[in-house]
Amino acid sequence: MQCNLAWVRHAGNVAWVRRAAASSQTRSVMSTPRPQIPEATIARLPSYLRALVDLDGNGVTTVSSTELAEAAGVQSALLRRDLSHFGSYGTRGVGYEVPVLMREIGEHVGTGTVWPVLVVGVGNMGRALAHHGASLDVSFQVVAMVDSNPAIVGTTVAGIQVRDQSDLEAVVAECRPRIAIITTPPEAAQQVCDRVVAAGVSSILNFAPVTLTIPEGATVRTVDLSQELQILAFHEARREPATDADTKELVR
Amino acid sequence: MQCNLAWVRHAGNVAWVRRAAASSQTRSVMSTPRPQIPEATIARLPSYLRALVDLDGNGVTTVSSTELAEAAGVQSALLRRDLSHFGSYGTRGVGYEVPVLMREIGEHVGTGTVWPVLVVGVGNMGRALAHHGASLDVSFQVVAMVDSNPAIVGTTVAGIQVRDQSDLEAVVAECRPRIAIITTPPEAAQQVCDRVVAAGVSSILNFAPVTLTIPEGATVRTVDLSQELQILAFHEARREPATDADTKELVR
DNA sequence: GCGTGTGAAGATCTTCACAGCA
DNA sequence: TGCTGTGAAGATCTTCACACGC
Repeated sequence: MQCNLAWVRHAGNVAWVRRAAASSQTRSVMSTPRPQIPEATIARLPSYLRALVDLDGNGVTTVSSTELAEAAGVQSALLRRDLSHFGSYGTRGVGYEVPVLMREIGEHVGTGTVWPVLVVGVGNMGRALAHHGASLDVSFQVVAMVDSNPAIVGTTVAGIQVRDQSDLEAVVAECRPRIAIITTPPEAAQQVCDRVVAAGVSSILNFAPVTLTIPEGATVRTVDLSQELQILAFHEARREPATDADTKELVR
Repeated sequence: MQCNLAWVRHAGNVAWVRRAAASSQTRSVMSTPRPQIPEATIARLPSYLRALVDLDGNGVTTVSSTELAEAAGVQSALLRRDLSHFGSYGTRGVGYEVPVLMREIGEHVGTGTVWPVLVVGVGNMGRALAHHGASLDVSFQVVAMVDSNPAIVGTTVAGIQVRDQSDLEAVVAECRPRIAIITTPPEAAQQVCDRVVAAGVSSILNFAPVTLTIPEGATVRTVDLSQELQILAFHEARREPATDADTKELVR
């Protein structure tokens, strides 16, 4: 019942810059005609925002594309191209006003909104994420947690009482999370994902080591420790392949 | 001193398929002339491997590109293109032999090797990763952990005694990790990264919310919860922007 | 002058479609 | 016949380089 969030209506003003963008969409279900932002650009916005927040915290009020790009670890031309998708926020010969750009990007990635988040699966990772989410970022608030283990259901983690996974639909209906984080074992992940999406959550952050299938219209991002390590190992093996072809055995 | 790994030399045989691949490398420091594998392909290998392991576990011995691609969530043509970078492992008219392909990809991403991993920063996330790494994946073994907090140094996490961060270089020299996972607060991450790289670790998995700068030749991959959530929020806001322009206030 | 915003070129990545082989 | 492996085409993403406007 208690979902840790009260809603206070505000005068929200997201200014969408219209722009020509026709993409070869096969299926057109009459969606809102907004500027088509490249996925690659979207993925970099958080880095830009972070760099801007840092600059702002240091009292910097103006920044050039070169400086900001360096802070975000990209080329300046790429930064300018990315920003251009949203409109013109810079001044030629000068640069960007930090607070202006910060607010602009912030609106796009949801700063100024507190996004209610559901955590499914309260293992080590789920717990860590709950604490992390509860402390570090004001834009995202864990409002509910569920687990299938009776020993965990009912306990309080990061100030939230863990509910039973069989009540998943009820919890979603009550707390109306916009984002779900899945940290279940891999076997359960797809089923949980299906249920969560069916219940109306269309954004999923998946920490389970499986490839999730979702219906058209929903978004999944998967973060997979093993896969990240394997990608690093691939590069590492190419740097020093000889020693790595060895096999090592554990002591304990 | 004790680093939880003993080394047993084996007859390692990584079969590198030579292939013509000239890329516009500006700097050529006489590196080994190996086939240039696209980064996008590398990032998908772990998914393919996982799907293959699943199939193998289910007793499946042969798989077509269509089936394997579906399991990995990609188009079949893309899978075939990806695999073609490493050579021909399929049989026309039949498909791929699961064990053969599994072993092949496995060798590239380091299966068959136990990669020693160092964890820097033993907070909630570091602990969760240590347990995760210690349990789920046999290819990666946390061999050492360090932290700067005196209250944490000396404690045992996932069977490993946490060492002092000031001994970082000594720990690296003793345990020779090939990969370092950074889970420090953001302020400390860059400095830790520099020290770890200077000590000879060239692969970094960064969980700290900062853009790390590393020297040429090293690899960093950053996993950032807040950024992932912001990317989801971006998409979510475009699905239902009206309600999201509101601001919510926390109850507790 | 200086730095943004952007056409045009280039690089990379994905898909198409089919030749080639079991 | 059926499925792989791959040229060629297409889509997407990045960089170049410079016109434009403060």
